Amino acid sequence: MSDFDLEQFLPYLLNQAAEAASLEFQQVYKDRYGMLRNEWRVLFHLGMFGEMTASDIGARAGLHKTKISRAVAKLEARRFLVRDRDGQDRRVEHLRLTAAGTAAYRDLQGVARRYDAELLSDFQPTDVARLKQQLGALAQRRGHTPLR
Amino acid sequence: MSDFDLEQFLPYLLNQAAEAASLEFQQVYKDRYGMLRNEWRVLFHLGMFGEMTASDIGARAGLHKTKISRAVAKLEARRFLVRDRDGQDRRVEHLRLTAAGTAAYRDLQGVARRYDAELLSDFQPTDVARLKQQLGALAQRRGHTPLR
DNA sequence: CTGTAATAGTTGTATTTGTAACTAACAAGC
DNA sequence: GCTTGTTAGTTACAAATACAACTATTACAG
Repeated sequence: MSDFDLEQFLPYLLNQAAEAASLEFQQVYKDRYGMLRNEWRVLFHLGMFGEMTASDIGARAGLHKTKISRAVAKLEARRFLVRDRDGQDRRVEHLRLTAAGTAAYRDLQGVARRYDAELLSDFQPTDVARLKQQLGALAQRRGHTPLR
Repeated sequence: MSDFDLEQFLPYLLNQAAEAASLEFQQVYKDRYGMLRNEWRVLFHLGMFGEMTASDIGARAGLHKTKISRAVAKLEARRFLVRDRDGQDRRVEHLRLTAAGTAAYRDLQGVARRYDAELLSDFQPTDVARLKQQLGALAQRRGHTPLR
């Protein structure tokens, strides 16, 4: 019929791998904290970098502002973060984790560490480094030649 | 604050890479045929393997039957595929592409080939092979040790 | 100042998706 | 034959997402 191999097509392969690799971790943040993907991402950004604005997070995570807005609202409702209106520019709000938010972050961060190690336990350390470096390069990429 | 690096966390990294790598191809099947992700996936399965049932596709693609059902309905409405009720087991339907469906498949398959080559144009062939092999292994994986 | 544009963040609405419940057809035990 | 269970596929409804329009505030040109 055709000698094209879908499973060797990078976007497909990456999606399958990403989905499989996310599954167990998703189970944890969902079951344990009722969080959604964008919520743990925001939590992690604040946990890692401390105080940030919604725009900062959006720029760094490549997330649209509406996603951030909703994730922040949820995390605020769960008392995992608080907002501080900026004194100079009153459009801006500085976000930071509460004690409860920090505790959740630390918990999930530990899970993430262990999970990452387990996911890669069958790979050589040198392969892990190369793999992550290559994925980083792909993630970086912004559209080059338009497709015909 | 914390020395955890989110961007080195494999599920996150894979998601970022998968999203970036899917973007341009998505643009094409969306703009050109108004398709959704599951629709091109079903189209490609039928294009590659010829006649298949919805269950066959679901098993091979790791897609839930409701996703297949809806994708098939859309493709049928666009006259890209037809259904044949099985003579032995009347629950089963055999799906195959129409001429229009085959044409769309061939078009997109060519785009996919070129896109894949372009995505990986900065990598050494040996690195490409290893990367795809590693991603395949990750995609394969089914949950091991439960996370604590 | 004042009007125009830009930016931070929110909200509304239409699509999409996920999950469970459903229908129809087959299979197997009794 | 009947009851019980299983499988193929669909449908209904709740939840999540994308995208555009919105408010509030600041910036800046004249």
